[in-house]
Amino acid sequence: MLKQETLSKNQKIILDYIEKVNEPTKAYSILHNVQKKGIKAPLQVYRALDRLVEIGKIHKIESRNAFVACKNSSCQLSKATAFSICESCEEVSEISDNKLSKYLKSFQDKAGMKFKKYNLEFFGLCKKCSIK
Amino acid sequence: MLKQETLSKNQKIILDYIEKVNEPTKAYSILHNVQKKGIKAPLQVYRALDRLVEIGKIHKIESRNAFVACKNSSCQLSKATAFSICESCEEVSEISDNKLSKYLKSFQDKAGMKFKKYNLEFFGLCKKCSIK
DNA sequence: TATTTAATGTTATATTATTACATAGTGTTA
DNA sequence: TAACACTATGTAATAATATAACATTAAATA
Repeated sequence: MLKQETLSKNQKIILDYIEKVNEPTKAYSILHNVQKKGIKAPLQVYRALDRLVEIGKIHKIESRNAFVACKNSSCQLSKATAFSICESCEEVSEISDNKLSKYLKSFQDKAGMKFKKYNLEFFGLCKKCSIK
Repeated sequence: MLKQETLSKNQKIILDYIEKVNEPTKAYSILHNVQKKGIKAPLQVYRALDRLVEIGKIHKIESRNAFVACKNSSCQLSKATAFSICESCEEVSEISDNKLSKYLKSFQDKAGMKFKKYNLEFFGLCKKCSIK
């Protein structure tokens, strides 16, 4: 059994919650909401989050210290992530654009660094918020 | 006098320090190191950092909660930033690649969102660390 | 079975960042 | 100059985010 395919009890609880809320969620908000399921301490949340990020089930939105479920089958291992973030309503969407990911995966640094991973965050106003 | 061109006392102290160390530096490390210059509280540091980021003198490396001086004349307003980060030695370099920034600046989201800004962080091993 | 690896539970604490409120300087304009 | 707005400052307290350290349990593997 591959470790990527089996989630532990806490990992399941936390992934379920993140998938349910369906928007970027913060660690302590997760903690607060899963306490009824027996999760009592921040570390229990952070450990599960680390693991879930590692196996690509969720992503961390670095600029917001928040976590979202992955909806993109092409980033199974969380190696190539891109998001659009509305600076007004804070709506976040995962971008899945083959051309973009192909371009970035093959990007060559001038210093000859070998990349394993990238994270891209776009900021602006979503459609709704630009009308206002 | 444009506000971008005049730095206040605290802003100068903090920018000087960040430029001097020449690598990503954390807020509380800055605080510690500028205390002899009369800066006593976290907030004095964070306020200066916010302003310096806003005017593009420094950038925040989101995945590391650290700040670096901008070395790239083309991102004056901090709207388009890209970094390479070595996961072993934590060396960070700002990437300035016209093709890349052109490509990303003109990237069109499928949801029709209008982007004002982006931040891209590549992760991998730098040359030195890949040899080890 | 013995051993290793992954996960858990718990307490305490470290690190990062902001709120709230009072004060001072600087430029504008009436 | 006086009144005003705006930016920056100083200070204390606290909120929010994240990890260290240690003991224990469960699962996978040799």
